Amino acid sequence: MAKKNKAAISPTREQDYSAWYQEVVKASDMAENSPVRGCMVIKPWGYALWENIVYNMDILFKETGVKNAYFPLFIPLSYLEKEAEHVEGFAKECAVVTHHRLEKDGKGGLKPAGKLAEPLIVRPTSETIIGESMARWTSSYRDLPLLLNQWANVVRWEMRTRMFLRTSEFLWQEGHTAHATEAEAKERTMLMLDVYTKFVEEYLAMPVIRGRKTVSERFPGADDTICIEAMMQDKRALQAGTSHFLGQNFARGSGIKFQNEEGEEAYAWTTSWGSSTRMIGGMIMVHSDDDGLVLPPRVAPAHVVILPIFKKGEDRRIIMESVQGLKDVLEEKLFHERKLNVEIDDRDIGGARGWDWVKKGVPVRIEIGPRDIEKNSVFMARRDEPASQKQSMNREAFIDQITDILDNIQDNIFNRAVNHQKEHTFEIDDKKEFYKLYKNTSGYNNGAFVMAHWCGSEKCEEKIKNDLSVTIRCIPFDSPIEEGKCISCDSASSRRVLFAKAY
RNA sequence: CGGGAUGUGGCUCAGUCUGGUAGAGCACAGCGUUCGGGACGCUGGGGUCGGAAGUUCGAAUCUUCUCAUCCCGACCA
Repeated sequence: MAKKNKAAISPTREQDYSAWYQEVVKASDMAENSPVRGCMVIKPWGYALWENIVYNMDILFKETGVKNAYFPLFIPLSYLEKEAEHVEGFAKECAVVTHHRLEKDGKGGLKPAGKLAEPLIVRPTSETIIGESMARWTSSYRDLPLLLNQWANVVRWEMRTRMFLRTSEFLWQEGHTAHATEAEAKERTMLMLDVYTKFVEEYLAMPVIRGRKTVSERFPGADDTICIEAMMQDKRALQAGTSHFLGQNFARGSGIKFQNEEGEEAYAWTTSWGSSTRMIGGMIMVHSDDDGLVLPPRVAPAHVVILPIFKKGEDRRIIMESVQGLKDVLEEKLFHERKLNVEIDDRDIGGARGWDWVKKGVPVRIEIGPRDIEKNSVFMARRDEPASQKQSMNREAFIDQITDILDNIQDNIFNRAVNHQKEHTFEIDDKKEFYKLYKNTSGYNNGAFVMAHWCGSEKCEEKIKNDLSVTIRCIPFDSPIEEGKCISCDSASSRRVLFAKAY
């Protein structure tokens, strides 16, 4: 029978954070592990969420003049060699295609045949192959800027994987732009970070810290990498998007040249920027609770689920008509320019039905039974509140207020995340205190965000990383210039940087 | 690539030490009673025990080899 106060997800966050995470993914029916090492199957509920992310982000990109295109999955091995640091950064995680045919091996199996003259790699990112096209498309300053984006899958052969957070194959978008001037390219780098910030905060309801990566954390081959970092509930940091100013490094490697207004030949200035299905992992870890997934309404695959309640001897038809009627009315309403999506679940599986939708994270659950039909009411529960807190509402009032309720949920989970981040962000000036905070922290309370002074040397950065597995997530744009001493070596420092354990 | 562990219905696992021909819970299907905080009863379907070879009258169980996965390192946006 009913087990009161039992969490729907086991273990809870405090008991075992990473097992809780895997369980939320499974219980929400978003994704599952596949037989292929390190790869996952994204199920309809998870993919619908991704489609909403793609749809909304794509609009924001296009508003800045970016156009979509598509480039090959395979990249000739020699292309990767065009930018020295780039090779260094990605060589170790590339899947390589060496053959193009299978033959019978005589033992009932198949063996590769038809060796390729030049091996192909499966793209880990596409700077080099897109650079090749850009080089051919650019001959005059009038051809610039080139503002391209592609939605694609990439492969990075990671040693250890976790669903959504790090998988060997993942879905993402990668933007690539080429400009005539350095200033314009830098401006674009920042503009795209603004887009990411807007999307992640307003749609995924995840507050982020914006800043610049240190040299050692930079994208391989970039002159500058800027990023947004979010705090998960276990206090670790997750990068939710990055934007790179590539200088002329890739332009030189790929030969992206043009004649400027003075008639001189010049190399273009390029940028690239990306965000992936990893954002979904972040979204899960920021909002979900011990009852499962909590979806931000603005990207939820369904906004409302209606559960008809049947009583013995009652006419099911009357209830189903009422339920269908409510769905029809709701689906005519717009929530941020998107029609409301309403599910009806009339499965005959008892109370487990309601919990299914709690675990799937649907923002609003509605129960309609004989009593509601009599009273012209609905029984409403919000996913951002405890599962027990249901309230009766007048049916018309509910229809009237639903979009406000959804906005309210969106704001509520965002504010909750803002507060969580504030509560676990500290300024620390004492080395002992810094080490004490990070030493022996794990699981649900895995450190904190610490704003501390750093002298700028890679040595200090490296030492802290080795001692504590803590890295400089970024040098926040808004960290003020102030006198201080490096948390590691005591040398003079002019500003604080953001330290955290990272995913 | 080093260290450790595990492979038994869809899932989680028992059975392995001490060989005797396959089990449980959950899930699934049918029927009935149910349904506003996680339902119950009855019936039923589904496994050549990761693979190969060996020992034996007989192998999930013992031996050897092999494959795969997971964990800890190393690595890593």
